Amino acid sequence: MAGDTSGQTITAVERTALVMSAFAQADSQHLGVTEISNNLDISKAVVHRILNTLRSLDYIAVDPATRRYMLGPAALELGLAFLRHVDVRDIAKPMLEELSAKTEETATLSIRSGTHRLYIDQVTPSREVKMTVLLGRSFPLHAGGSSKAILAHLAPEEIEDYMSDVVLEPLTELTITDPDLLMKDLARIRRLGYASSVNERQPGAASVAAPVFDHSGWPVAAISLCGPAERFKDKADEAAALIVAAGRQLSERMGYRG
Amino acid sequence: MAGDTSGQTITAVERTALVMSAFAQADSQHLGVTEISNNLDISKAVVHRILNTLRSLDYIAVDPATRRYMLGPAALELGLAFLRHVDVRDIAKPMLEELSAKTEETATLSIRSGTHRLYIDQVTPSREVKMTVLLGRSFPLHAGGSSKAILAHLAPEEIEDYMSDVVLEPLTELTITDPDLLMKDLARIRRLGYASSVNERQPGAASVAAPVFDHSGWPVAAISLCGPAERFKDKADEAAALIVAAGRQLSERMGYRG
DNA sequence: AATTGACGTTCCACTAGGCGGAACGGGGCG
DNA sequence: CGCCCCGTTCCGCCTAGTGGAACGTCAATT
Repeated sequence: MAGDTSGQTITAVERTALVMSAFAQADSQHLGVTEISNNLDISKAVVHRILNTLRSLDYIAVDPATRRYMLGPAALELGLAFLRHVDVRDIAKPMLEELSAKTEETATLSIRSGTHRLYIDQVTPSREVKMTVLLGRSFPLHAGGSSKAILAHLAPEEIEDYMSDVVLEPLTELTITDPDLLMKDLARIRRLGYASSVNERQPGAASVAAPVFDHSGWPVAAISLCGPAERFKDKADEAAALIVAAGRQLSERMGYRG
Repeated sequence: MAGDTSGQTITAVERTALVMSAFAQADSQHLGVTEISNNLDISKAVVHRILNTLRSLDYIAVDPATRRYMLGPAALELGLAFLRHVDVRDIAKPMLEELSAKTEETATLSIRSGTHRLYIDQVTPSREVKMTVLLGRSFPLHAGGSSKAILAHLAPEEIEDYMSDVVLEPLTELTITDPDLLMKDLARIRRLGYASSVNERQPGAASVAAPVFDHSGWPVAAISLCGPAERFKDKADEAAALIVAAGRQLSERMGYRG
């Protein structure tokens, strides 16, 4: 579904984008030339030239001692510029705070990015045991409450494309990897208006999530409540009601006319 | 600092980076092909191909109605990944080593934690007489070079709050405990760009320290050089110059745009 | 309605520039 | 001391990017 091949493209640019995404998705901050070269199947010479070019413009920084590469300040600038222009986050902030205060659990906001979705904000409660998500970390659209809430409301063709193009890789033992089961779950999510997940994305974590629609009716984001699985299950119903209301309100504020 | 032309580069990649930076620095979120083409002096055809390629990987999004381009979610992913990966300690390590090697004294790194600051790393020289700080030990923000470097660059209200809420307890005979004197010292620190301390926190010890700012401009850490007071005073000037440069470089690497 | 202009997009022949296999240099480990 | 692996550069082949020009579309203007 992502990566439309319409129109003219430049392979060097595509490779550049892939290299940068490798950094965005890597767990460690450092990546080496050979490592990237192997993962993306691009020759070492090219990877090096790309990194060297990006370095000269501060998108990539290099540790002179280890000769390994990492993201540079310009990458941050790009992200902050995006945030400056996106208003879901501003609108959602007070709602996240209210949700978190009412339930004493963590409230999160994610946006879709192609076949993935990433956390862009969270509000955590003041308690010792609580969930904290990694902002900026991206997850596939089939794993976790927020992911499924978005996936369930895509166009039917898009869902089919996703099912056929993407391998439903398990993130935990309980991630749904069977397409039929996932389809049934998505139908249930559409019927109920929210998605729930227990241990699907993260062991020990449970969540409920509602989709957020933009003015043209597409699910561009998801808002969720999550917490440690054992104590969350007792208030899942209350949380579900809250999250559905929040999702609706947020969609309206984004210009959605349901 | 920027735009080193050393090594091999790829013009297409360089142009890509320039196009993305154009979005990062633009006031409005939308940019058109011609607009970018003119500003960067790149042919329209090329700009279009670059945008089209980036779009296929979600770095750029296009508004189908107006046919204008804007940053996509992948750009955010990049920025948040930077923040996720940015670890003062990792980045500072080689700098601490260089500082210590050049001066043959101890280089330290502290981070702020509320009304205190604590050592999180150090590199000591290979000499018999040297300073060693206790990692993890916390000290109030008014005592010692690193403390004062941070305190001096907090928001004015925060400084006032600190002065009124916290009793300026002496750690040594020379700890500054008079609010007025401390305020004067903080002003001097801001003017010079570094803080110095002799016997304020630890008898027999002297230090110079510079603040480290994060991407949003707050002093989150301090980097310092310290040693036995008698021999340190001779090289205080040299150390000060080094520490100011190091603090600046470290801040930059944390995403600070001074 | 017709016209103009500005815009995004595509075309096409040319050749500049990127490509990648191979070689080089150096740092770390056993 | 020798080995291995990594980042980096070299160089000749040839693909793939380039950009001027042409095209289609829309909105504003006449």
